Amino acid sequence: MAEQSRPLRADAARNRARVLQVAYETFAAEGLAVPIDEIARRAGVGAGTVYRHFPTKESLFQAIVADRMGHLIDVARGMAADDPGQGLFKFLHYMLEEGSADQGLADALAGIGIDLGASVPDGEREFMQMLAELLAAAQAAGCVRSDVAAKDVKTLLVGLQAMQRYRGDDAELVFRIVLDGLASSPGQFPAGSRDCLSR
Amino acid sequence: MAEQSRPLRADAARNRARVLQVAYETFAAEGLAVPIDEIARRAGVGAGTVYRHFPTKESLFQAIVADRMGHLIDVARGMAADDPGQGLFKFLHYMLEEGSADQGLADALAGIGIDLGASVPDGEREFMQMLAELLAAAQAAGCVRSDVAAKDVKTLLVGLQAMQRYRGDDAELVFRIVLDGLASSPGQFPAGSRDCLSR
Amino acid sequence: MAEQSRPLRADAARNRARVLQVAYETFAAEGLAVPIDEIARRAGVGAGTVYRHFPTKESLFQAIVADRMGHLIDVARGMAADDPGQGLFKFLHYMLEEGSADQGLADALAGIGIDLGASVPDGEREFMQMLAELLAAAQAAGCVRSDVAAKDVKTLLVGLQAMQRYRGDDAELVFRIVLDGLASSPGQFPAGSRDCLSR
Amino acid sequence: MAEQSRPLRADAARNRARVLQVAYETFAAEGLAVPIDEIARRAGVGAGTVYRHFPTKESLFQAIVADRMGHLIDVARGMAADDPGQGLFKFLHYMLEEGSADQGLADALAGIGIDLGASVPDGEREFMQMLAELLAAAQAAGCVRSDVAAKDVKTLLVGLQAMQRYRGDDAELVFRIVLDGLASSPGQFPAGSRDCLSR
DNA sequence: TATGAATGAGTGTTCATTCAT
DNA sequence: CATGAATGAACACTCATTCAT
Repeated sequence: MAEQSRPLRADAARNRARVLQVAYETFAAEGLAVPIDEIARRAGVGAGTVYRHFPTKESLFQAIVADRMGHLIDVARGMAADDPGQGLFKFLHYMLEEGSADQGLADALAGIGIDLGASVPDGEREFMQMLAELLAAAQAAGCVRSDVAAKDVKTLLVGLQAMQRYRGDDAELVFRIVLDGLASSPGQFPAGSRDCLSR
Repeated sequence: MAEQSRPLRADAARNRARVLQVAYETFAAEGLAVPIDEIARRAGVGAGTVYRHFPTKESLFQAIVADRMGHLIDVARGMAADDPGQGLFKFLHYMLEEGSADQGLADALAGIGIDLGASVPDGEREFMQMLAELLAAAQAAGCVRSDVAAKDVKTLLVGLQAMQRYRGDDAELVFRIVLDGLASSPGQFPAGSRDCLSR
Repeated sequence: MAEQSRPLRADAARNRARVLQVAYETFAAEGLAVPIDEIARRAGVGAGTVYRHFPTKESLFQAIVADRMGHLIDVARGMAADDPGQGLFKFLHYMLEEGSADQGLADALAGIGIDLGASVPDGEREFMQMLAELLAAAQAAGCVRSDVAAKDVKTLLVGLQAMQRYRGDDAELVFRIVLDGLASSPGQFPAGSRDCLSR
Repeated sequence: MAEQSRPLRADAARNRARVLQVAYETFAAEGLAVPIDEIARRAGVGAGTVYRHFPTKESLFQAIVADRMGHLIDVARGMAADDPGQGLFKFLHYMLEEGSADQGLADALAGIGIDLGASVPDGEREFMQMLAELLAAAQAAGCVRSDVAAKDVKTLLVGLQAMQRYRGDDAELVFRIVLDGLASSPGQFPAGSRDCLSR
C-alpha cells in the first residue's frame, strides 16, 4: 500500500512479499515472540534481507497489519455494496472466520506489544471509516442499535476475537449473544430486527 | 487454599506478600515480559528472595492467578447470597471494574503465555463451579438465556476483559450490549427480563 | 585434630561431626559442586550452622581432607607395625578399596579445585612422612625399587585413584601392573622380589 | 571427521578455530569452570559468536575433545607405521608431553563433568581401535604383557595423565615405573623385553 | 543487493555468604 | 548458638540489530 521511493527490483519485491507472508503466518500461529532469524529461515532468505525491507521488528508488525487492513477494507467494501443491511454482520463473521488462528494480528489489534493507532495511523483511519460506513448502512436498515458508534463496533470486534481465540471453533453461541445485543434496540428490545440476523 | 507446612516467619511472609502484590500490579500494568529483577527491585528485595518464594517465573504467575481467583471466588459467593437473580451481572461488573488494569491476569485467563487449566487446576475448577452457580441462579430467576452454559459465560468474560483493556474506562456501552445479549431469550427477543438489568 | 580455642558444647560438637560426615559422603558421591544448602539440609541443620563451623566452602573441604588424612595415617601406622615389608602395598590397596567412591577426596588430592599443600599443610606433611616410613620399610625388605621417593609413591597413588575412578571395580589388572613396576629393580628386573606381591 | 554441510566462510572458520584453540588452552589450564564469556573475551569475539559455533557449553567441550582425539589418532597412526614394537610407548609419551597442561582433556577423558562415550562416540571408538592396533603390534614384538587389553591401556593412560597433572614436569620416574610394569611379563618378571624401553 | 556471521545487552536462575529473628 | 531468609554477583544462553564479505 505504501509506495517505495524507487520501485523495487523484481526479486527484491518477491523477497519482501515472501517475508511478509511468512511472518504473518508465523506470528499468527506462534505469537510475536518468534525470532527474526526464524522468520528469515522460513522465508528462505538471510536475516539481513528481512532488515533491509523492515528496519525493525516492530516495523515488520506494522507492515503486516497494514497489509491485512488493506485486505479487510477491500473485503468490507465489497460486502457493503452487496447488502447494506447485513453487510456489517457479514463482515464481522468474515473477520472471525478468516482470523480464527490470527493470534498475532489479534494481539496487535488489542494493543499487546504494539500501539496500532500510532503505528499505522492511515490504515487505522481507513479501517475505522469503513466500519463507520458499514455501521451507518446497518443502522439505516434498522438492523443495529442507533446508539452505537464505529469505535464501539471496533471494541466489540476486539472482544469477539478474544473469545474466538479462547474458545476456538466452538464460539458460535457467544457470537450470537453479542450480535443479538448489537442488534437489539437500546431502550427496549427490537421486534422488526429479527431478519437482520438470519445467518 | 492449603498453606505451607510450617507457617512462614513474619518477615518472610511480609516479603512474600509484598512480592506477590508488586508482581501482580506490574504484570497487570506492563504485561508478563517484565523481568524478575525489576519485580524484585520494585518490591525492595533481592532477586534471590523472589526465587526463594517462587522458584520459577511461571510459578509466580500461577501464585498470582491462584491468589486472584481465590479472591474472586469469595466475592462471587457473597454476591450470589445477596441477590441470586442479579448476582451474575453484578459479578461480571465487579470483575471488569476491579480488573480494569488487569492485563496480566486477562492474558493468563486467555491462555496467553500460560496454560491456566494446567497451572492452577483447583482454582480453575472452583472458579468454573462458582460461575455455574451464579448462572443457574440467574437462569432460575429468568434473567439469562436458558441455552448458555458456564463455559459460555467464561468465554464472554474473556471477551469483555479484552474490550475493557482495549477501551479503558469508556466501555460501558459495549458491556451493556453484551449483557443485553446475554439477558435476551434465545428464540424471541423480549422476555420479561427488562428489570434484571436495572443497573 | 586441630584444637578449638574453647571446647565445643556437646551439641555443637555433634553438629560439627554430623556436617563433616554428611559433607564427606555427599562430595565423594556427587562431586564438589553440591551446594552448601543441600549439605545443610541433609545434615538436618541450617545453612548458618554449617558456616559457623566452616566459614567458607573451601574450609569445609580442608576439614574433610584433614579428617580423612588423620584416619589414613592411623591405618597406615597400624599396617607398618604389622608387616614392614608389605605394609606399603597393603596401604595402597586399602586406600583404593576404601576410597572407591571417594571422588571428592580424589579430586581434592589431585588438586582439582583446591590446593591441598596450601590447605592442610600439617596433614599433608604428616601424610608424606608416614608414606616415607612405609616406603623405607618396604625398600629395606627389598620389596620396592631403591630409586623411588615418598613423593613418587604419592604421585603413583594419585594415578591409581584416577584409574580406580575411571574403571570402577574392574581395575585389578592395572593396579597389578603399576605395583609390579614399583616392585621391579630400576636397572634390571628383580628376581627375589617375587614374594612381596603375594596378594 | 565429517565437515559442515557448507564450508564456513573464511572469517567464520577463523573465529571458530580461534575459539576452539582458546577454549582448549583455557579449559586445560584452568578447568572446565571458566565462563563462556571469558573464553569469548580471550578469543576476542562476542559471547554470541561462541554460541553460534557451539550452541551449548557442553558442545564446546565435545568439539575440543573430538578435535584433540582426531589429532591424537593421526599421530598414533604415524608412530605405529614407523616402529610397531615401540609405537605404543612412544604414543603414551607423546600424549603425556603434549598434554602436560591438558587438564580439561584429562578431566573429560576421566569422565569428570562429561560423558565421553556418549558425547563423541565416533571419536571414542576410533581412539580405542587405534590403541588396540598399537597394543597388538607391541605385543607381537614381545614388548608388552600379553594379558592386557586396549581398555587397560586406556585406564593406565588416565592414571598417567593424573600423575602428570599432579606432578608437572617431574614425572619421568613414575612414568618409567608404570611402563616397566606394562612391559614386564605377567607370570615371571624379566622377559627378553629389555630393549623395548630404550628411551 | 543478499547473506549470514558477529555483536552485546539482557534474562532466568543458582548459590556462596551474611544477618535478622 | 541455631535458624533459614535475604542478598547479589555470576553464569548459560537468546535475540534484535549491525556489518563484513
